[in-house]
Amino acid sequence: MYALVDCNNFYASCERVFRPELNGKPVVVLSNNDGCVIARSNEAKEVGIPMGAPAFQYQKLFNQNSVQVFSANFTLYGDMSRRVMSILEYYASEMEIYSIDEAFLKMDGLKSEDLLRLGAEIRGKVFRWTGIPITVGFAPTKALAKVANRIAKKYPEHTANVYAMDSEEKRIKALRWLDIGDVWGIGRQHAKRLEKLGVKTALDFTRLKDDWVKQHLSIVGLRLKRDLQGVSVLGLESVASKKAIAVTRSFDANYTELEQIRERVSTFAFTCGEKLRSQGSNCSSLSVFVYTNGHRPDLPQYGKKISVDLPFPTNSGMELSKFAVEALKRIFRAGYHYKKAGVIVEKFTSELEPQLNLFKNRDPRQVPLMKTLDRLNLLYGKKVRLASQDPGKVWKMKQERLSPRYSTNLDEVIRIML
DNA sequence: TCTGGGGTCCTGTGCCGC
DNA sequence: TCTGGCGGCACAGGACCC
Repeated sequence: MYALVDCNNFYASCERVFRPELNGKPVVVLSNNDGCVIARSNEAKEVGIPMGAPAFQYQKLFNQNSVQVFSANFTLYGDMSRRVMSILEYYASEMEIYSIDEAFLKMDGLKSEDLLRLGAEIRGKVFRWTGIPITVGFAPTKALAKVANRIAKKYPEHTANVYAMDSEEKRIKALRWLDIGDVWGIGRQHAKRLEKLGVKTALDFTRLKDDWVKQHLSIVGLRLKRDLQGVSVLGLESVASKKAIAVTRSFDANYTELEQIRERVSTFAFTCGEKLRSQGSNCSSLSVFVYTNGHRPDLPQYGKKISVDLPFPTNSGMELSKFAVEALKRIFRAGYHYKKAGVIVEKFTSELEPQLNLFKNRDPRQVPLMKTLDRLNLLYGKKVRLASQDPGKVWKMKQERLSPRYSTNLDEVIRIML
């Protein structure tokens, strides 16, 4: 039996833990750059704010309904997530942290009648210890646990946010109830195609022929079908180390000059280096991409990604920056309005592994240099940068309504007046 | 004017060598 | 010697997730 535990409206709930006066009021959290809505309290959903709503288009609705708006505070959410997960760990023989607000728990040897009691106990403990409300769905497979969780969340008055799909009858009933577009793993494109063929519900999907599913939705779709039929094929994923690290951003304006983008890309590569060093890896492949603004059909569109194999594994920000800028120059085309760029590093090896390339070694002085730089930046806050990062320019993310880092920064810890 | 970021996995395509 | 077929590989792109 699997349980899917999911935090309700996670980012909005995190903000509320430290601002209890906001309980019962509409709260939204915005993406980086205060761009669009990425989390909503139930009250915010009720007044008609959709997921992904661009903030500037919904300003009026925010004002009319006194919606509390927050900039994303990922430091806070990450810390709250760790607290929730450490409680869940206690209840499972195995656990997969699926995302910042979700975990699959493997639970064996439990009787049907114990599930609801256990779910309520987990829910109670997480809420008492962290202030975060959660929903628990039990089912024989991961895909079905997703469905069970959805039912628990949709009908809280009947389920008290805990639901167990513990019979074939319940499975059929649930899949008949679930729209095809709401199935985990079926996105917008696949839903559209399936609906055209008369596949309206998850149950319809499980009755398609294997061959057809494999051909049109690949092996991924076929595995999903099995899992929904109650045959567990999606096991818990081990905590595999990352396969890629990406630093990508939209720009504050449309950039047309190579020089402007070069500065950004250099900074992204430098940040990739920091992330690599913090996990003790080198990378031996690097990609750079640029895109124009897809929301401006009136402007000519262009987008390109390029991958390069590095002559030696490295995690030096200086070296990565140099390679990234070289790659950028190969894909940059004049005459376009660029809106977004990113750097992705892949093919990791451990820092401790010796180099095998006899001819093209990195400059050995890079290692102590980067160590020193990391120490300085840790002590004095990101002050040391490359010359190519243009020290004159202070590029700042728009974060107009950022909450304090209540739980991770001593200066911002919550004050209690007695 | 202002529309996120960071991941994973799979497939189609073109090239190479057998 | 030429050609077709095929597997393996790298790469770009596209789908999905939260």
